[in-house]
Amino acid sequence: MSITIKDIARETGFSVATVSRVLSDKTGFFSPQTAIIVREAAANLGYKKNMAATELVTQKSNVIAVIVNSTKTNFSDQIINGIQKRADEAEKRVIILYAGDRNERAQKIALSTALERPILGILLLSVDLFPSNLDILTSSQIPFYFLSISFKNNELNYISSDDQEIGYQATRYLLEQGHKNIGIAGLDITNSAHTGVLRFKGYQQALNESGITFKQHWLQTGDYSYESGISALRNYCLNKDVTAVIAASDLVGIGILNECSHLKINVPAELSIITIDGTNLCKLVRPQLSSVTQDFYRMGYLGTTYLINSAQNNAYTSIVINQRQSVQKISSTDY
Amino acid sequence: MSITIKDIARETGFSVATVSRVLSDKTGFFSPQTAIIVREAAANLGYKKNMAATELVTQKSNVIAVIVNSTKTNFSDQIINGIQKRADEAEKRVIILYAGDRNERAQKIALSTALERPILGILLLSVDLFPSNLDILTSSQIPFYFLSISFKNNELNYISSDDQEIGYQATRYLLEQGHKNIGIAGLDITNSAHTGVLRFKGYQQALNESGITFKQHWLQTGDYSYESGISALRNYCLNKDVTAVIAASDLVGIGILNECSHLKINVPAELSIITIDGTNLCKLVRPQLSSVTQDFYRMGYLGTTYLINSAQNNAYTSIVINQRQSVQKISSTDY
DNA sequence: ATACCTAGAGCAAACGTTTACAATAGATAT
DNA sequence: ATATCTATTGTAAACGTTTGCTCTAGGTAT
Repeated sequence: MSITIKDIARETGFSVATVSRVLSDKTGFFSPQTAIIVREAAANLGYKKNMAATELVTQKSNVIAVIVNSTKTNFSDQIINGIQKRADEAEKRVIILYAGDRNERAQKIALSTALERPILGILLLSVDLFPSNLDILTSSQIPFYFLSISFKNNELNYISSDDQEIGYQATRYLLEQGHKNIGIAGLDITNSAHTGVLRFKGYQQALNESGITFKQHWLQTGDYSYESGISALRNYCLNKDVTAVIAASDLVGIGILNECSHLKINVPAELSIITIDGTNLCKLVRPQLSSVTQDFYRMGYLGTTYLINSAQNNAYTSIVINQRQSVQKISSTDY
Repeated sequence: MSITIKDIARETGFSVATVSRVLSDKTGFFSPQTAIIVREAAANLGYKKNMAATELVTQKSNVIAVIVNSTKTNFSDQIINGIQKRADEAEKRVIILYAGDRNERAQKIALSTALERPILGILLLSVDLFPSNLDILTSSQIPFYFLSISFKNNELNYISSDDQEIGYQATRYLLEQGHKNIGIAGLDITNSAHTGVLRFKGYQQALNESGITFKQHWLQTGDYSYESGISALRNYCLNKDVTAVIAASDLVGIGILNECSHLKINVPAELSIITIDGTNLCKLVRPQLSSVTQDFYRMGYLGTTYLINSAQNNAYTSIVINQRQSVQKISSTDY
């Protein structure tokens, strides 16, 4: 049984009300000396506030629940740092819940864990909620925002990159380097969150603008994984026409890169690679991967800001192209 | 204002006590029909239990708080998976709290966030607590275990690898491959948790057993980071005698590897590398890094088991050597 | 002297649950 | 018919806070 406000009241001779007011800094409701006495007693007794009780009576909370996929998305750290920073500035606390790997049950557990206690709101980190779980969430009245995922309709709040713009910019960049046969690999174009279809759309748009006709095998779908990269590269080898490829994630990029090394294909001399995400992984491999880099930190920061201010808007965070070592210019005469 | 047990009581005509009993499955205290009626009403109204209230009265909780460093330790995912698995089996919930990057204040905030509500216990993931914060924790009466960190004395509970054994095994392995001049890089030998000094001790032990005299420059201290690896390699180049090096972490190993590539040193032909940890990163780079691999998943699983059963013991998890591509045998004639 | 204000403090209700205890009704045993 | 048991339900206290309201004593304005 731990120390409560009552113990302090008994110890100091004041009422619980007074003690409570001192300890929660309701300035103007107690004299300075009282405050000193109470605070000292609290410190001596090793008092620790019971938030469950506080939240029960105030009906509000200062904790933000962040739900993440356990699938190593390797950029979630950056988002979480942004969240943490903003939360800290606003004196909010954050707890993180794992929602498993696209697992309906695990998602539900994470959701319940969050929903079953008073919380400020929920941030979903690139978790693609099952419909049943989305229902639970929407009917809960708790504000929530999706991060790093966007939606077709604007019923759901999200903060992410503009995925179509990502596809477009990546393609433009490669075109500017003289590439004409450009692959796009590792992305999912059936996903309900439609990240993949948007990126593909941007890619096609850029191709069209340059008068290039898309060839079906240039698109190698996948699930943003390392393995997707490997199998994509193998398929490209069948036609041997692409000179550059857009990887749907850093892991896909590394998969492609490593399979190239395996097959003795020189990057970037024989194949240029640009990846989407731009996490630290790009700088860990050799050659370093050029990337269209997303501002994950800002996604977290902004999402948290919106949540705190209960702003009901969506937003895109900026993207930028980082030139490293995996893309090479080719002159048209090379063809 | 959300739906409470009272609303269900009013709706169904039963007392709150009965409703509570049905909803928390106190079998034997209600009739089957009552149960049906109550459950249906709960579902219809969209009832969601308020855990803050429950925890307040029962004085216990089914949530485990996990405190992690925000410093990308890239193996914490594995530990968390182990925790999550075990917690799930025992119907416990887990929340994760970020403790910043060796930041006293951030640690304290994370700790308070955990301590200020009813929780089952705390798991600390390779977080080296500041003394002041350790005080807070110990005086809280809440059970806690350190994961992936060990201590000299056995006052504190921990589950980790046997770091001395890691150092010993890594060195033995290299010796068996014919190496005699073996460096050890990127580890911290001042750290209070003394992971580094133990690994170094194991290393020296193996050296001694083989009758090799340790040279001071073979030890390149650091902070387990990528940068530590880079600067270690540069220092080794000053003497040009080491033929193999033990990297204190996968990131250190990659730092060494990349600096080798920068300086045109061939791995493993000219320099062998074995890293400690053995996370996925080892398989992402070329050549793939051989490693002494820790069983992080099991650390999490076991730690959680101990916490749940309030077993007051320490434990070491097993290690294993994974041969990949970064270590080469050298014949003694090479010298 | 009277009326009014203010600072500081206490009283008690409320938040949403759980649970010991009491109550009731029917069933069983004698 | 009486005593005893059992299954089901209700009553009310308790958990640790916060906060509207009340109270008192001293101060200020008239």
